[in-house]
Amino acid sequence: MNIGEVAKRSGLPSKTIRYYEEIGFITPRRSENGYRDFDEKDLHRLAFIGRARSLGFTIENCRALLELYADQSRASADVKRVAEENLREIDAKIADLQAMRATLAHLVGACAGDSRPDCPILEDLGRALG
Amino acid sequence: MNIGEVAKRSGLPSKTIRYYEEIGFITPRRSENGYRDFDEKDLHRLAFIGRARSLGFTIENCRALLELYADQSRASADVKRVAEENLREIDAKIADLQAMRATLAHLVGACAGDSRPDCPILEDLGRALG
DNA sequence: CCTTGACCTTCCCCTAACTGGAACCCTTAT
DNA sequence: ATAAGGGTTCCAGTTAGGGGAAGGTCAAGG
Repeated sequence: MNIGEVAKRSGLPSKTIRYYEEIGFITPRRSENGYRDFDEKDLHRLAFIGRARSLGFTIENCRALLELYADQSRASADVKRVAEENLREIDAKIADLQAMRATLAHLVGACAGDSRPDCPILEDLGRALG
Repeated sequence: MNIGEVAKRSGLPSKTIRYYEEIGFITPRRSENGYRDFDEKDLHRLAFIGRARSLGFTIENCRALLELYADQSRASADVKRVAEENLREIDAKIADLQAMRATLAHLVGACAGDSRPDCPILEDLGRALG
């Protein structure tokens, strides 16, 4: 399989697939002409990574998850630990964003948004010094 | 004022202040000895930027907001537009994270987290190929 | 006078996870 | 012969700074 087909089937851009090879996630064979020649296992691995990335796992998380995936004698607790850590980080990001959102929404709501210069948003920013 | 004091009073790391000078947000005078010599206006500007950054505005947003701040004849609508755009982006990020969170929390909840290898999380990732 | 420690300076590399683009090769069809 | 549409490598850029080296400056203490 050439990279284009793998891209199509995995949903990952070719660029990303090359990058994943560079960082050691896959090691596709090469054809005579130098083209990468992927097999179904490569494709499967890439899809796994793509799915994990879409759930917020970092590249290093993915590396750990792939290892656990390959290890038939893994403990599900090890997988769960990685996932729970990711969950905590996602929650932290959501909390940060929601705090931002609340303040910002408040300011936006207070701004007339007309042609006059008076603006509670700028006033807030300008009053930033404790 | 030396950079250390500005850092303390603005709450921004010295590194960040130097970076903000580099990208043109401030242009502090220099003392005889080559040290940056900040005045109250610099400090105020830095605090403004710090506050804006903490509300999720990008560096380029900050640049625009500073310009509007300085423009006595601005329309508050222009400020509001920038803020609303930022709000939309924050909302989009929150939505993305919440979708991730929902799926991930579901998987985490389904995983026994014990010493056995069976794991719904890995099963999900392994079934990623559409 | 010398040293010590806390400042300050510039400079360059590093981060995450790719993305874009240039320059070039391979294959197939017209 | 050439044009389109693959593929290849390599280099640079993205965000918003952070880390750390090598070195200049300043005030206090011995």
